[in-house]
Amino acid sequence: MRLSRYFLPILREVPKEAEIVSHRLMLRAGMIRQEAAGIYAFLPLGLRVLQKVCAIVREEQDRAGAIELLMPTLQSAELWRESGRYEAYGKEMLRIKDRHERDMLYGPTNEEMITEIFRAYVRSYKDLPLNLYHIQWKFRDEVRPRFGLMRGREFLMKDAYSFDLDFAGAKHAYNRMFVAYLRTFARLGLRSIPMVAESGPIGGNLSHEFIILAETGESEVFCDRDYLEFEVPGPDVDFEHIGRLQAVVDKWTSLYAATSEKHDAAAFAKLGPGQGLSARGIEVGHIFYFGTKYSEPMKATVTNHEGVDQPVHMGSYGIGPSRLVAAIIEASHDDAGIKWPEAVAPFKAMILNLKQGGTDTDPACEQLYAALSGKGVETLYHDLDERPGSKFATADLIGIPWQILVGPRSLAEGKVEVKNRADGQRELMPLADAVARLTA
RNA sequence: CGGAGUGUGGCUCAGCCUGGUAGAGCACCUCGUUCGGGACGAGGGGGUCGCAGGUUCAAAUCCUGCCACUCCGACCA
Repeated sequence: MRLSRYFLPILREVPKEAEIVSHRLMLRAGMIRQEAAGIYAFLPLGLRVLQKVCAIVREEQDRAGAIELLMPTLQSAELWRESGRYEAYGKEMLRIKDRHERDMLYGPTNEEMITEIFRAYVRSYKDLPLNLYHIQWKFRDEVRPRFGLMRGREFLMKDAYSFDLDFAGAKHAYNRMFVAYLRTFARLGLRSIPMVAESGPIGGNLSHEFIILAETGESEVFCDRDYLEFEVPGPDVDFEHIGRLQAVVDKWTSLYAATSEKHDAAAFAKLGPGQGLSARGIEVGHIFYFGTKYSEPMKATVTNHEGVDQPVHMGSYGIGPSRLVAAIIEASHDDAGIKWPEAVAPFKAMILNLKQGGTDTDPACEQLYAALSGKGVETLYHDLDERPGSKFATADLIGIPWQILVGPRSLAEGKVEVKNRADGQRELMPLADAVARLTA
């Protein structure tokens, strides 16, 4: 992509409404635009990152055996009356009337709807286990939205729902998602720690929050320091093997880890000197087992081995991709701007033409751009007529992992400078080597 | 929902107390000189001062109401 033809509204000055670093950087980097309190438009650069996050979430859901579908954002109030949550959910739920005065709502979550879909088609225990998920916009009318995407009212959520015949099956379904979440966050460049959690209005009694540690995190968390060293399961993990999967979960739940709501100061103190880690965290995922809380009132049953109908055991599993975009920035930035992990970077490389209009730099940049694009490297070519300093500032701000500096000085020796945004390493090399480096 | 604030060109803000020709920096447009860490000169465009009433000869400024947004607290992917 040529910057001259892209839509990237960089802000040099910090918008006054932005309080936390991820919000500031996203506004400055032209990733998002606030349209109302807690409601944001994703601009092209922001959308690219969001889509990369979603792609990874999707891959890991699929790997763990979940199946994607897509449910609507608007729902009928009738469904929610069946579960009893239409009254129970409170003002956080945005209620709407259509032209026929029918009660509708903008979905804050989808337990009712997925249960309705399930019960419409599934009759037999032989169709289990089943895990269905979608990635869809949610609306929760927060009393006080803040921190940009971190606590918006409208947000993107991956929500998965598992259906099993009994608790044992549901526990395995829970473990699948547990491990999928560990892998998902690791691939996003984040170290997540599962913590015992309250299950809140979703209901249920087995629940973990996945927390990433960040200085600007909104909640206080406590855990054993050893969690920082735990090994995340590789891509070859066998999601079908009940015992091995349980072993992974057992290990990842063996040490102390709790948010402030569930914190046990006495147990934490027993960890020993230097072992307890007290920090701030961001909740990026939340998983629940809630049994028959919805299947019973909504009559989502299957026929079991004995020919008897019984309500299915369910769980739900949420990840907020839009919040993750902010969380990744919180975890990875410096004074100059964002430092994207390669897995979610909006572009992999950025070419900086240090002398726009130069008889040597222009052709060299074009050559690089063509070579990289031809090999499928997502490349942003800064071809605007700006001072080098301004281009450096932009490149650092938007955090593209690899910067290729093409200037007359080094080009005289047939070289360009390749700079890594994450560690600041720079290296002079011939053009061909730069292309090779980025396609390796 | 309680408390505290803010609304003036695209952005950051001054002007308001003490009413009297709407300002600055950045950004934008034109021309020129520049080009290895946010350039310089010259010229230029752009704002019914959040909205609606009121007071006044005269309102960005004073008064009333409303709206939007932000921050602190109670709640949350």
